[in-house]
Amino acid sequence: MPAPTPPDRYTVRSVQRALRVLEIVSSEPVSGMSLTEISQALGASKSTTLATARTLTAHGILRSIDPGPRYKLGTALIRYGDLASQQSPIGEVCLPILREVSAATGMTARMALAEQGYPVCIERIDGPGTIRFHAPLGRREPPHATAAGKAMLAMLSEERVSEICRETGLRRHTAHTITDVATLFVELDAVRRRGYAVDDEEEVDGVFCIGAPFFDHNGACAGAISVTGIKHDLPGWKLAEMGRLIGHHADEVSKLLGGPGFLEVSSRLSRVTGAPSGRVEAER
Amino acid sequence: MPAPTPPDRYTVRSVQRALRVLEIVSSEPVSGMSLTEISQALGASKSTTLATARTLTAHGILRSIDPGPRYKLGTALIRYGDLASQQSPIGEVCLPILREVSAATGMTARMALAEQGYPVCIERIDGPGTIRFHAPLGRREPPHATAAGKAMLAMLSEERVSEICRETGLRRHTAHTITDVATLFVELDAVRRRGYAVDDEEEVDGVFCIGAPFFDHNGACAGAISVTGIKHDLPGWKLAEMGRLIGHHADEVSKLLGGPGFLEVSSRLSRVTGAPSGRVEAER
DNA sequence: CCGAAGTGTTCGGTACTGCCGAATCAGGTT
DNA sequence: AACCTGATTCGGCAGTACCGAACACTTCGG
Repeated sequence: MPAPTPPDRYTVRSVQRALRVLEIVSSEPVSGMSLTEISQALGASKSTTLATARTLTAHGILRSIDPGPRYKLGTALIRYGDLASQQSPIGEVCLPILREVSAATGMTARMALAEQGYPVCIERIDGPGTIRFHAPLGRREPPHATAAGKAMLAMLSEERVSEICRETGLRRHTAHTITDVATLFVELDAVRRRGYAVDDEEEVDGVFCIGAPFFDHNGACAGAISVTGIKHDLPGWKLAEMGRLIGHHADEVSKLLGGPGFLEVSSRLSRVTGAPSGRVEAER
Repeated sequence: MPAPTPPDRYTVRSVQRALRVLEIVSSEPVSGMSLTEISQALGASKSTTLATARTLTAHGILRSIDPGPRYKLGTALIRYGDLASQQSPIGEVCLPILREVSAATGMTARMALAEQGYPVCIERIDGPGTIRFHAPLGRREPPHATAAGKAMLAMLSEERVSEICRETGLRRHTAHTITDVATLFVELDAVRRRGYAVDDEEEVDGVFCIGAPFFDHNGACAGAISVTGIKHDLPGWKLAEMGRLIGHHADEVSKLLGGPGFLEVSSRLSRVTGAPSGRVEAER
């Protein structure tokens, strides 16, 4: 009994499989994976897996380490990753500003793009501090539990935010995560008033972020920049002071993209929602 | 008349095609490519190309920008690239050292892995200078025309070097490129004596590099670190002084990898080749 | 020292997938 | 409005890319 409805007409199964292989291999951080391990995780025969792996290897997407070939991610991915961040001219534009932010705050500075409402970090400048946390690039981060995410959500319509909340389910990450829509809306309102968002141990315990959105030439929120640090050794900065700094630099990014500053966007927003906008302009 | 010999039994054609799509899209730096453009470059029908592109897009490898969908590299590639450089723990280990080198010299510091004799840069720390050149990651660079390449070649057997030369054909990049095997061997000998390699406008006009090899726990040359700068505004450094600095830091990398220092390797080499080793130890 | 069990690799045959081409649809331009 | 460019849809055949089973090879354990 052949399936009467092809799963998806516009999809290439072998390519999908290849991409799943990539996913599988990337999940094994350091030691690489053997062919059988991959084929088991993939649920396909070894011969199929071998052909796929060979093809990927020939293009440098994987590399096989003898003996007893173990597969790891190949250097071509590094190249493509590098090219991908260049294809967003935003990344290029942001780097000097991130460097400035990192130098001024001594923290790790990051830039995230808005990808269907989710923040995806595409650039990062580590601070001089010795402590490093795993801040991977290219990962969709939880919108409700990160500074960049909340900065971006605050610029979206109430309906869109609700939609995103339904998708993610407002998953709890730490004791401080906002897991309830009403509270989130209050928080987003505060973000709009202040011009920057704060993540106070809401995604990772002991870690603290401040983020502010930037805007492209259409006036849409294109992403956010943020700084990340260990809460414990947060230096003598005042929160508001640092928030203003990040906001200022986010506006610089907007300007480079030909977009409006936060002030402009926010006054437009508050005119629509009818909220008083006085505080906004006073703050930033 | 179907080809009696299948092109390659152990290869998946649709995956190959997909990877060629990736290659094609990555070649268009900024504006993205339309479906027809891709399908023309690919030499396949639009329907086929569409299915492939859709599959890649669904996994975040490409992203399609409306209107009139134009395809660009997706953020998943950034993630994989990041993971790939972490899967080489060498990259992780090197970063602080690269930072140090960059800070000490004011130039762009880079780290290349040895991939079948070719240098592939996987990490880079830009110097504070304003001038930036395109130093892409993950690309196989010409071994005979770069400092990192020559540093690595100098650690290989004469036969292996000849082999690589045959492969590349010692292509000329600038007026200063070494295009003849005999000259290259003399140069490599000098590299072995000095402990560092110099690329004096041999790959790109006006650009200047110094590189030194590092070694893994098997004592094999695993790669090289190098600094790159504009020849014109090369500061008041003495060449030998900077060479020693790079060499010193390369040795630090070796140590972190559990490998021998340059001195150790080079004395072993010269014992084999019978060349006098006195100079080597005096230099570094 | 020799088996046994685990690898990775090769190869036939066949079901089905993924290819092409032509037709349709959408949007912008003259 | 008619045109044109480009994206999308769909039918149908061909070939390919699956699977399974047999074959090498290494690594243990007895």
